[in-house]
Amino acid sequence: MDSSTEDKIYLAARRIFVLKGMEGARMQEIADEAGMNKALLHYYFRSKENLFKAVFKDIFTKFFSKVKDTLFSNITSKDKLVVFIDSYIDLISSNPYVPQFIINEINRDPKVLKTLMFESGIEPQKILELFFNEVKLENSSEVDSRHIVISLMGMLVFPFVARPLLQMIYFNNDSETYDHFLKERKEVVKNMIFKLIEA
Amino acid sequence: MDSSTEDKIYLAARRIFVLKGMEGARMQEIADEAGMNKALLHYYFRSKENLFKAVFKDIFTKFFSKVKDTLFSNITSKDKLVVFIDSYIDLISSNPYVPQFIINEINRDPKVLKTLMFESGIEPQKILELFFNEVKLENSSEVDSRHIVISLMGMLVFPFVARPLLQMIYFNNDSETYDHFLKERKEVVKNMIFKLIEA
DNA sequence: GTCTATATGGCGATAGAC
DNA sequence: GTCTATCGCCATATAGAC
Repeated sequence: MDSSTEDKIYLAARRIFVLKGMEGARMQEIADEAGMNKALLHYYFRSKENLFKAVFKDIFTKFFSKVKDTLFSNITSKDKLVVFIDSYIDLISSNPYVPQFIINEINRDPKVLKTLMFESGIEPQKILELFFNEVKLENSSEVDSRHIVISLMGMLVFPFVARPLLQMIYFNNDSETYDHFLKERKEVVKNMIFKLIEA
Repeated sequence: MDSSTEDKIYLAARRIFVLKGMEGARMQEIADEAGMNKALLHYYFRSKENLFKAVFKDIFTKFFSKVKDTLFSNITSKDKLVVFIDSYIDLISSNPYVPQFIINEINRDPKVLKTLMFESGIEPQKILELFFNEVKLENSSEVDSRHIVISLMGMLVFPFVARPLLQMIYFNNDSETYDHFLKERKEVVKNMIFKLIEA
């Protein structure tokens, strides 16, 4: 570990904020996680709010740029859908607390969404519109493609955000079985979506 | 308004807790909402934690007993599914912040789930198992019914919890259009689910 | 740059008058 | 039962030594 102090703080903040949110996180906790003194956090980032914004912006960007990469790749729309579902379940699996983190923060302070879209190069609007259009191309059913996109997102995200409840109810709180269930879900969701966009 | 002081406190707490969660809510805020002094909250409920537990337990129960009513009604499994989707979208529409509230709290402190199930008469385990069995009866596809149940829940909940993002991206932040979209979604989700459980 | 010590404010909770 | 005043704690933030 020869990363700079600022990087250490940032990475520690990332872990804690994602787990506990802006309100639940404590500066002392982040300092402990980074292995240094609390005062240094303010030296580098001035305030908790600043530190949080830096983290949120990056995470938000990462989760949308992933879609972007898929959408601009040179494959058929159907393949894009397949790649999207595969890579998104992988992404969420590696960052299981991120979806809930994002959902919480955009509801807690809807302004961050606007500022985020204006201040930075992130354009979730365009990205989701593009995605919407890709789905539309494949959608032979009579259903509005927005309903399909939103259903897909719900199907992807819900098993992660509601994990404590679902794991207890359907899997006797056995974590490994639930992980296995999530892995097999990749194929399941793909099949479901293709069924939905059939004529 | 001739309701008792205790009721006023409870109802105010309900509104504030659902909106801001256990950590985000302030006792002063609840007192203001109830139109009385902060000290009275402690007089009637002793601590913030107690007040919160009372609220959470009721809300959690309400959201599961709704399923229960449907499941024990004397109609076909297919009709139960229809009624479930209809009444659940209605329920969430009238309480749009509740799903996220529940999700947050069971993730923040998974213990509440266990204590809730032991201390009270609530048995989400049995309820969701029953629901699972009903879906199974209708499910002619080769897919594990648990995947269907979880997908259904995701499809129902996601448009509400991700509303700020989706409304901005797909509906130019127009609240009325989004409400209309949610209304038409009732039929859409029903059709989607029946498509998924086809052979 | 990094630490210790401390200032400042807010929140949950209680004491005590009425 | 209901209020005002206040305690005690903890979290963010800063001052200042090194």
